[in-house]
Amino acid sequence: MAAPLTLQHHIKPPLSSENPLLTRNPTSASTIGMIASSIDDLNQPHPCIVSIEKCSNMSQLKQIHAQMLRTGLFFDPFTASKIVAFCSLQDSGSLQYARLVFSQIPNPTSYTCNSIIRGCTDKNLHQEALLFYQEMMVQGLIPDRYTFPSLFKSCRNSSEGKQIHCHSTKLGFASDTYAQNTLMNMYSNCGCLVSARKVFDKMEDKTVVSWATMIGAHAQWDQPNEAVRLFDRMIKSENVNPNEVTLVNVLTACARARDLAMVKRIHEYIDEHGFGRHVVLNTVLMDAYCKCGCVQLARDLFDNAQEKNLFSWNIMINGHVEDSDYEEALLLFREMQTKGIKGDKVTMASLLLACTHLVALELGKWLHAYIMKQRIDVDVALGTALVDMYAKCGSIGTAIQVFHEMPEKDVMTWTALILGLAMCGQSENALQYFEEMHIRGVKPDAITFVGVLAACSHAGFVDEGISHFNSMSDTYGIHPTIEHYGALVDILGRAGRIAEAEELIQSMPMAPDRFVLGGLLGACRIHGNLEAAERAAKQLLEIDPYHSGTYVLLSNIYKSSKKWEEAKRTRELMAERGMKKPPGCSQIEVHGVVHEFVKGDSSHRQSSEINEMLEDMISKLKNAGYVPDKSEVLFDMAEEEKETELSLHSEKLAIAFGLLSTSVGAPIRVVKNLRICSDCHSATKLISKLYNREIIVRDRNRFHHFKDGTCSCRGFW
DNA sequence: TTAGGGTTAG
Repeated sequence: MAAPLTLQHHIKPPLSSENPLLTRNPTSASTIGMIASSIDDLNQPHPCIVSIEKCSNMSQLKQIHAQMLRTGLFFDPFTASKIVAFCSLQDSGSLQYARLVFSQIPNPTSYTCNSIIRGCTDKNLHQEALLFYQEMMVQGLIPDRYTFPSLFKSCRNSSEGKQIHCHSTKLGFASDTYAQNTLMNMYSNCGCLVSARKVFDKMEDKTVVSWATMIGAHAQWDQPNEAVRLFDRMIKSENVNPNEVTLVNVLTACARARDLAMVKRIHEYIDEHGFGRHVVLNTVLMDAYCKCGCVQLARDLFDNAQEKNLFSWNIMINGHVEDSDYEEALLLFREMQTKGIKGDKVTMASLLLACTHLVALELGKWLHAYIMKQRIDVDVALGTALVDMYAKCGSIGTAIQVFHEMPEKDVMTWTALILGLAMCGQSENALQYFEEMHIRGVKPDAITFVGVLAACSHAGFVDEGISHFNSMSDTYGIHPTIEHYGALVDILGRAGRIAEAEELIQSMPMAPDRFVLGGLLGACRIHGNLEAAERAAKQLLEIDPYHSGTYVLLSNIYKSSKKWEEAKRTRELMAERGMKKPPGCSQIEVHGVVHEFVKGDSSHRQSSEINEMLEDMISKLKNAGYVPDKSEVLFDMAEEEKETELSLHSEKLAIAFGLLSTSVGAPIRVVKNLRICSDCHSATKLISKLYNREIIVRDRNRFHHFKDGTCSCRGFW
């Protein structure tokens, strides 16, 4: 057996020069004779070729290569090409070795070149694939129709793509079906849907792959209806039978168009034509049902599926999260765990989103630990989900820490942090990160500005708010949406510039919604502007006569202005229309269990202890000079009754429970479904000081971080 | 005096 190849055999010859192996070891007549006789005699693949096909690693291949060099068989282009093909295309191969061997082949064929190009493409070495093609051209090697599919796959932009497209046309290979299929795909991936469609329309021999590719391209570029039209044309006019990929692509289009009827039609087709066991198809069908809002239909498919993989679990978990059924999503993950199936970064991102919505910080922390323990790859999306979860669960310090640990951040990561900081009352910090984002060259989007404007609103930064709002369209070309207008109305209104806020609403390019007008009404309450309040409320009641918040707010405004009759009438109108103020409800998570309290709740099994703590709280508060703020209590109550009513608010019950069931010094975290009332707000400030506890209350709008007698909201909420 | 290699999907 010959020794393995040494380095001197690997010296790459200069381009277009004579092959050094050939000049140093001219092929002898006897070697040629031996090759000829071996092929003629056996009339079957040479043993060396058979051996190459059986190779399982590079060490074995190198031995065969050496043998071939000794016998001279290497100088037969066909046999040598097999060595290159193995090194280029097999997982255990080596592209580098393939390139070295290639440089020593006296007369490489297009087959050999194609193997190397495909090897580069398969390994995502796209630039190398194109450079190798260039090298081929320089050396005068002629491509063939097999060359272009891999080359088109390696084109990363339309400029490269057009050049290769031109080449293929000049060389006469652009009409090959395989080349055209990859060409369409290339144009679509480079964002040139029109070019892709031109190729498709001109194709003479459209195969099922051509149709699938074009349908997929329309689905990808948000033309789902065209994708579905093409599918119908394919089966009805052209009599082409779809395969699994066609069905996957058309389902993707249906899901994007939220076309439930079409999804059901495809589902029937799948069942009728026996595609039902195809795993990819089933997962896409589940996804399509979820996107059309039929989570139960997806779940039926999931539960009855004979084969499930991680995609199936992820789609179903995400489906439940999108359906706001967070508990069911978490239950599915538990089921995964009992079955010993590990989640991946996609599973984790969905579950973290569920935690964010549930404000379940403890569970979120557990998932973070799970991600670290299982060494799950934290990519930008998962990192952003972690930042978002920590920020929206009130753990802004950890959110900042995770943010800084992320090696790569995108606009969504920055936005999650800015929104989180704004929610937590760290407005200056939020605006600093926005500045930093600009310095780093990350372009903000519409959602980033929701965070920026929220930060300005919560801190009372009026001029900055107006300036940022104007910069949206002036500097970034982003058209403000109703959400941005709402934020600016809020900023102006809180600053007492009610007339300007009203003018802004008048000048908006869209009709105001209940959030915009609600913001105005809230501002009117703060500044006691009764006239503007009545105008806003009138409009609000026209838009949404069944929103109880409007009546409550208006009635409170009347009360503050001592207009008792009007206040009473507003409440009566609310009752006449069959509406009640939704009950306030507060949650607190202690040792992984969520405890829920409504106003005056005595259903908790530790109710008597909670009441004792509540009495202790109230007496300590009174000793410290606390006077209950009765402005937001029903007006037809006796004064003592009002005090009792206030002391039984759900957030006070939850705080009392938190004080007695968590260890000394531990922060208390409460989530409330409504806006925190002004009495609870001032009481909690004092409680944080009297009991030396950080208390974090997340209400409907934002976080209130109470510490040492103050709140992070600084009165803006 | 040829052979063999290339396309679409969650």
